[in-house]
Amino acid sequence: MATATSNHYSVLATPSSAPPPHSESGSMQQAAAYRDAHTLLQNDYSTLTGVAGHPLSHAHQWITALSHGDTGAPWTTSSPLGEQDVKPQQQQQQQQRHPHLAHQAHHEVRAWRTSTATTHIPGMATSEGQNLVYSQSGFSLGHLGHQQHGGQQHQQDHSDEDTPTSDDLEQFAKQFKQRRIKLGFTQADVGLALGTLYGNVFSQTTICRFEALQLSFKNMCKLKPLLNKWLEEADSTSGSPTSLDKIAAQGRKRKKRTSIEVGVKGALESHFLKCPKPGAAEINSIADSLQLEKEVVRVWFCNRRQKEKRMTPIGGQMPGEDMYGDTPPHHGGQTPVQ
DNA sequence: ATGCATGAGGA
DNA sequence: CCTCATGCATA
Repeated sequence: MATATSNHYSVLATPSSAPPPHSESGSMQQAAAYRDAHTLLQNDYSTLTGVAGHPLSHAHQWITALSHGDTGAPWTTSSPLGEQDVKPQQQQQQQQRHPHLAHQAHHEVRAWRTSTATTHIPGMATSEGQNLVYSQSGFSLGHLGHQQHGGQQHQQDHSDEDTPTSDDLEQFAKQFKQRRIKLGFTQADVGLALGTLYGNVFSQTTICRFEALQLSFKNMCKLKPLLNKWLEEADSTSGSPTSLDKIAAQGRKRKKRTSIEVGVKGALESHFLKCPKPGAAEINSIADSLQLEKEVVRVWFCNRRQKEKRMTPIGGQMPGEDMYGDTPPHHGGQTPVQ
C-alpha cells in the first residue's frame, strides 16, 4: 500500500470483520480463578475461551462493541455524541510537576536502573558507559518527596509515603507480579479492582507496564501505593465479596491503528537517531518521503521519545546475556516473561 | 506484551 | 507543539 495510505479512517464495518475472537494471547496469564461470582453482563467470551477448558475465563478486555450505524464515522469531525468519560476522576489526579521540580524540565533522567538489581556485571560498558553510581545522583529524588520539615529524612521505609528508589520499585514490581499470579488474578483484574476500590480504574496495559517497569519513574511512584494497597486487600480478603462495578466503556471513535511496516520503522529509527525532535518541517519531509501522514509521524516520534524515558531501557538489557564466551552463570535478568 | 493513539496541561 | 499518563487494538 505504498500510495494507498487510506486517508480516511473509515471505520467502516469491514465486510469480513466478524467478531475477532483473537485467541487469548496471554492465555497463561488469563487463566484466573475468580472467586467471585461476577455477572457476565458483558459479551460472553466464555463461549470462545471456554472451549479451552477454562470455565472462568473472563473477558480481559471489556470490549466496546459500539453499534455504529454510520459508516463514515469520522472520528474527528462529526462527533455528535459528546464524549463522556467513564473515569470517576477523583481529585487526586494531580500529578503534574510540583513547584519544586519546576526546573527539572530539561535535565530529564534517563537511566534509572543502572544497577541490575542484585548481581550486576561491574564496569560493564553497556551502551552509555557513564551511568552507574553517577547517574544515581542524577535525579535527586529529594524534591519528589520533598520533606518540608527540613530535618527529617527517613526514606527507604516501605509501604508508605516516601519516595522509593528505582531499585525499590523494581523489587516491588517483581513481588507484586508474583503475588498477583499466585492469587490468581490477571492484570486486568487488578486494574478493575483498583477502580472499584479507590475509584481509579486502570487497564491491563498499565498494570502490565508497571510490572515490567515500563513506566516513567514518577508514574511508577504514583501507582505503587495503589497497587500495594490492592495487594494487602487481595490477600487478606480471600473470600469476601468484591463489589463489582461494570463501567462499560462508551463509544469512542478512535482512529484505526496504523501499522507501520518494518522497513519504514527502520527509516524512522534512523531519523530519530539523527534528530529526536524534528520540527514541523522535518516531520512533513519525513512523512512525505515515507508516505505517511504527518500526524502519524509526529506521534511516532512522541512515542519514541517516551520510550526513551522509561525505566527499562529499550533496545538492550538481557538479550541472551552473553555475547562473548565469558558469561557469569547468573543473571539478575528481567522478568521471565510470565 | 506492545504499537499507535488520545488528551490534559504547560509553555 | 511538546511532554506525560494511559489505554484500545493487536501481534
